[in-house]
Amino acid sequence: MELASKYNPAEVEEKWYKYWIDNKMFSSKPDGREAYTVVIPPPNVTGVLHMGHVLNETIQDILVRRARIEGKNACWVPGTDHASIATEAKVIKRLAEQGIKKSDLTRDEFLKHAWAWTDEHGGIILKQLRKLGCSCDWDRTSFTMDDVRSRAVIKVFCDLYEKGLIYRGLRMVNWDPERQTALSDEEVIYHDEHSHLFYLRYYVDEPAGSKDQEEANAIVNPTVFDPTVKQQVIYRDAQGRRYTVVATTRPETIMGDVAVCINPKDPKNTWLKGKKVIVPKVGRVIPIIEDRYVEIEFGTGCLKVTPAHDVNDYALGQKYNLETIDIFNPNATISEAAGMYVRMDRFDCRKQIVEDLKAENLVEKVEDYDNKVGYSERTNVPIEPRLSLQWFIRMQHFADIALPPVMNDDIQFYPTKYKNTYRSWLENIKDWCISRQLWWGHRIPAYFLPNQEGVKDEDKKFVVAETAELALEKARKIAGYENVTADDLKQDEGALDTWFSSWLWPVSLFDGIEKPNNEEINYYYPTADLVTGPDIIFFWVARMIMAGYEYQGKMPFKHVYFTGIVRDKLGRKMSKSLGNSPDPLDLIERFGADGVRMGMMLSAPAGNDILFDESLCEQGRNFNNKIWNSLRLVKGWEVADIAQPESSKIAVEWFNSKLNASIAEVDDLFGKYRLSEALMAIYRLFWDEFSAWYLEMIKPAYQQPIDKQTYDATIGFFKTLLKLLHPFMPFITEELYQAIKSDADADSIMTSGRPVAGKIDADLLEQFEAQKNVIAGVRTIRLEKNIARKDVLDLYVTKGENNDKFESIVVKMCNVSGVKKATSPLTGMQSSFLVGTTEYSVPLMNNINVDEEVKKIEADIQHYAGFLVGVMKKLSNEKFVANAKPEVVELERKKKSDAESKIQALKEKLAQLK
RNA sequence: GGGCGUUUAGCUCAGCUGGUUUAGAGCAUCUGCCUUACAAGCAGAGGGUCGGCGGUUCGAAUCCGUCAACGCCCCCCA
Repeated sequence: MELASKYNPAEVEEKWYKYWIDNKMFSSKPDGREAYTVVIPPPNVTGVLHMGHVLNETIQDILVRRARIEGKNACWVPGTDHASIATEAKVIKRLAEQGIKKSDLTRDEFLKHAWAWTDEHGGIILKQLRKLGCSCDWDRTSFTMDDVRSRAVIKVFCDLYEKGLIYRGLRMVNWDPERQTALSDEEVIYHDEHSHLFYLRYYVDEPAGSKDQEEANAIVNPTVFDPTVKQQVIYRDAQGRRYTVVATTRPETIMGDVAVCINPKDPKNTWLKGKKVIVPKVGRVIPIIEDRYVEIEFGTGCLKVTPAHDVNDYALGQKYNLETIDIFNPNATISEAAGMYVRMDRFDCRKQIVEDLKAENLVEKVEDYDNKVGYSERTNVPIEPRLSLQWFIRMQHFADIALPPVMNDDIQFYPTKYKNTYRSWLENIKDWCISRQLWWGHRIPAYFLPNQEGVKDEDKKFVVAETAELALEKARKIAGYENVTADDLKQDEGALDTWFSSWLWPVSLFDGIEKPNNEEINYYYPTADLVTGPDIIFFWVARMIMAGYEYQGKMPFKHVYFTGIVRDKLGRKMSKSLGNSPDPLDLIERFGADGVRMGMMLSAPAGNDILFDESLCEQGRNFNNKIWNSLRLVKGWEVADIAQPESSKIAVEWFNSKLNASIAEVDDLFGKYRLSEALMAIYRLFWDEFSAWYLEMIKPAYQQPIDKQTYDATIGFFKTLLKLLHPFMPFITEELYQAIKSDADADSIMTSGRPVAGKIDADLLEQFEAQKNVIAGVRTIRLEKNIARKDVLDLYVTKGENNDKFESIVVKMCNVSGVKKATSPLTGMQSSFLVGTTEYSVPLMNNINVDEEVKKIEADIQHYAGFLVGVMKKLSNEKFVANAKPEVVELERKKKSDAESKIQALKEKLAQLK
């Protein structure tokens, strides 16, 4: 059998993926076996594969394949998310390129375009997952907006409405002026921003030259504005008019000012109590109100109150019954209500208004100021707090059912630190704004009754029902509406937040909402593991737990594995604009899917950011090549009916133990979700123990056959190694498994059974490690003395005891004539080394450099002497001897005697050399 | 402003219910090898005193305190 010396992944990967698909090896149906379920975090339907996906999906595939190989009924359900706002934005962009505006289209027309886009680009990412080797049950591919998922969403909306957990209300929400929709709190990202604090002059509404009592004890007419002054401060202009100063970051909102608020305990501003002031430029006369909310120390202690455009101001407005003047249009240009600057963009307006106020001498001062500004997660546009009529979910109920299972570890988080994050969010839960002013998504199933002209929007009557027909039935039961027709009912224009469908995912994928207790939901739910990023712990993880308990009464998953964020090797987030994100498909082409998977996993501890470097994929590729060549070696042997050499017998015995120990270790690591450590353990096992040690030990001499016993054992080991590795590297392991499997084995490695740890002979393993050092010692001498490998050396035990069991192996591995016990001191030149307390010596023909030898031995003596000092310090400490555990003291005594005998041996050697 | 996490060889990390021969791994580095599976390789070697300081203890990378740097998450100071 002629095999190339380099492994070629491309054809192998295509071949076996096709084989798996053709044989339906990823598909799952409920049966008598234990179910192992994973639902994919659905990527955006129009997204393409990036490194974050590679990390995520590789981890899932590893877990799924491991479960499958051990005989569980593994079911990994793939699917995509309609990603309401993101997809709508993409569709709008494409329409714009064609010269079409969204506003020119009807809802239905727009949705046609959106579906066309979805059909065109949808599912590309799922195709790419196949390249990665993902073993999803593709027949189950779902979409958050397909029929089953859509009906589930609507049903849940109606259900929660009936339960009183969904309400409609006028609230201050986060408004995205770009997309012109409300967002949830979670969709707002705060950025530090260098901006300015503008100190604006608000004149007191009083006759010019007024002079009041309070001026007696005040600083009057300060020339320099100084917020650190603690006394009462009264400002006067050249004409003697009094004014106060208000600090704001948003001067463009002054048209919406309806009051100025001071803290009643602020000594600086007591004189303002009960007065009215004039909004600069606008000229509106507004009251001074008092509330302890205002920070005395901030700015001048005067806060302008704009209830329509700030959450806190809104609260003040409610409390003091102030008017609300909305000066913005939905796209954040200035509205008619402002009375000036109409239709100007909010930021242009800010500049302009500052100019204009300066011209009127109404700007006292401009300070640099760093503050946080909320941006829309999707459109990256500054959010505008906006008073708006939206749909909300009462979240306290859900927080109450979702917090305990995580805190008491019914649901386990890896790493556990995210329990804190989870708890603090749930303990400070706020209602969830679920309505969006978008078309791409699930339309809100609320139907407004006719003839409500003149009724305030928030008071309009509606019915909530799963279909228009049911809505009509409901409407007709309302007094006065007995005769309404379907056409009379107007469905709410809004759509639901994408996450309102994703939170049902683990349930809706098995149709558990529409058909509770169906066979599938009962079998596959709860799912086993959820693999996702910590950035969506609130968006998704927490809410799935809520929905899971609400609709199934059970957790949606037992374990949550939080991955890190994939960064480049400099620690920067991967992004398109930085151009530091490699194309996964390109990597797969160059290193093979197995190589990329390994590269990704080599540094992917749960919860820590991972610094990705292409060289890791190279390491993965190299490992593939190593495995490949190991097979080349083994397959190249001719098997003959000859006796098993002693060295092979011991090698088999040893590797068997080693393998079992590794299996146990890997099992343990998987149990802790420490996947990269598990992979590293297997990597070392294969490369160092199996290839470098075991195969070298059993390797027959050139062109000699191998005995059957050893060969069979080796093939057995090989299979076990491949099975251990299969979850990480599915393709190459299948390829090689197919090359060595026997008729009795399973058709595919995928179902070949997970290796189970057998007996581990710890003594044997330990003894062998010592022998490795003996072999390394001889090899070092060869290297240092420049002795060719084919020259046979003599090896003597010159002090202490050697374990003769391994002699045949030592002979083979470092080409010595034997391991002989020296009966009398060796004469002539020799080089020695210590393994434990045993001294080995190799007589040398050539002259050796005595000075060098002496130096080396002296350095060794120094090392052991230093060590001995440390040990002696402990042993001579009475408190140590008295307090430490006896076995610890005993150990120190052993260290002492060992060190002493080593030093003794070295000294003798030194004397001999001299 | 609050909370959480990290800080161990050049790099990425493990070790942290305190004591197992003066700290381990992979990669990288250095030295020698084209040895008939693999130069995408083989053999060997060097390299940290565990962020700083203080404490508890017979004994600390491992526990406590404190400082520093970095990172993340929440916050209504305009």
